[in-house]
Amino acid sequence: MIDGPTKTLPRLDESLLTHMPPFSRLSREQIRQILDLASSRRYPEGQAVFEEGAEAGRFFMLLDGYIRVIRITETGEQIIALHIPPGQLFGIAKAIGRSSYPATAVTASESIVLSWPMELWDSFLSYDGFATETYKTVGTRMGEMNNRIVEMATQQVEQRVANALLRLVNQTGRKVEEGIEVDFPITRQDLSEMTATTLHTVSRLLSAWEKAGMVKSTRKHIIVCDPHALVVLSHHSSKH
Amino acid sequence: MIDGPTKTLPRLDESLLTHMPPFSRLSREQIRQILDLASSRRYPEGQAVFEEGAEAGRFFMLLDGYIRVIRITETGEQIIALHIPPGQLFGIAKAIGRSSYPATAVTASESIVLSWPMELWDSFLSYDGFATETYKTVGTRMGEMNNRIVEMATQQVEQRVANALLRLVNQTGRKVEEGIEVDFPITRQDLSEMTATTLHTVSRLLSAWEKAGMVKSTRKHIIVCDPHALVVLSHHSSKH
DNA sequence: TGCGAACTTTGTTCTAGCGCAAGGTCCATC
DNA sequence: GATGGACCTTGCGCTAGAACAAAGTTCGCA
Repeated sequence: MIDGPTKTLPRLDESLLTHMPPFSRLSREQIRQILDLASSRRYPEGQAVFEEGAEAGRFFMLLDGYIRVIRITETGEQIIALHIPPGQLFGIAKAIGRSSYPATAVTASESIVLSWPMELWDSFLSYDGFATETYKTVGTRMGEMNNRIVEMATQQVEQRVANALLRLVNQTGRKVEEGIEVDFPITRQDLSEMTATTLHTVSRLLSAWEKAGMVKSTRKHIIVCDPHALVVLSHHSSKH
Repeated sequence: MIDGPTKTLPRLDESLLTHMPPFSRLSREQIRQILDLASSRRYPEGQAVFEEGAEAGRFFMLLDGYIRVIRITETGEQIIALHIPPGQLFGIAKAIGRSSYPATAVTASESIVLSWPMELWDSFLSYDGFATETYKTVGTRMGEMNNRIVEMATQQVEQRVANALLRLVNQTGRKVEEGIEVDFPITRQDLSEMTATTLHTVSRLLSAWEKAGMVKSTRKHIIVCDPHALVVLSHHSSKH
């Protein structure tokens, strides 16, 4: 094996973690300890970090890049549950009393990931602020899922896609000349898997929005030029 | 105020809690302590226990009855997120790092509820097994929400309603002569709010299933006679 | 025992958006 | 610099299921 699954890169600097919420209250020494236990690894775009149902042997922190959390049905359909931005823990099955991963994690762009053996989880819980921040993350994700359910139950496709896009630029947007760009490659198909529709419908919507000057898109890149217009759209009557 | 919100009934017996998972590893004395701090209250059917967004002042355990967790959109549509069976904690905002309730809890049938001030939450966490069981509950609910998203994204209305009904009888079913009955009053409207459809469509489906001998239903009561047939239906090709 | 509210059924119409089809464009690789 | 694969666009017809409409049923309560 040329490039093992948990190859440790040399010299992880403490500053990597000092500003990450779960670790922000720890001393330099504590962070040093934690880093010494960590494996770090770079994943190219589109790689699975772990698979749904697999035994949850490690837990992870995303240092750089984006993680896409997906689920696949028996019939092979994919649905995108969540995108995780840098600085967040993921694969924390233990935090919700599970011994296997509840979904698959794939890199949405090239990513750098730290990981630790799950056996260390309980010891991490005793670090000041770690548990609190972790459960806050869990709560936030639960809230997002909840909102998504409400959206899917009450909104039209156009509103859902608008909302999904707004959420993407809010959470992962990067400011560019013409507006705010989604910070990782994203296809029409991806957007459709986030909103329970087809890539065709997403394509039509983006075309229409582009004509209206609200967005600008090229292959795998989407820039939102007029977020406010999208917000208006997304609030535009749930079901007529 | 004749009947305060947290009236303490006399003589709560320890046996009430000894078999509830979050407390099952505790001694009789510990349970006695916990009960002495609890308020107990009976709610008639259809009463709100707490409202979405309200400050999370207390946390709850359902002793008897059923709780329906609902969310309401700006446009007034209701969607039912979850049903909680007896023996479970609910309103545990603190467990997911929140200071307000993320949804409204309403009794689906007459219910008996214990509650404690949220200030006691941290002290409860130190009871053996309490944290573990709590986070298992959180994990289970997250899993359910996740499945629901996948379902809504990939399945037809008929499959979704079949699944919802199966889940109800699995989780809350009561054996009766003709099959298994949902253990609390439930209307077509309720089922439609669980499956993101209309009461009309649910009514048509139930009528069809009744003709096929798979269910039997009267006003506010549904009996599943042939669960297996429903399972078959629910797996019947996601999207043609 | 009669009224009204809550719940249910069933028919008909209408449309959002999916399925299908075909062609266009961009990009990596040899 | 050409070939193939991945991604995107657009048109058209069709259907699942929502919306609308109207009546029937059950039940609590005065």
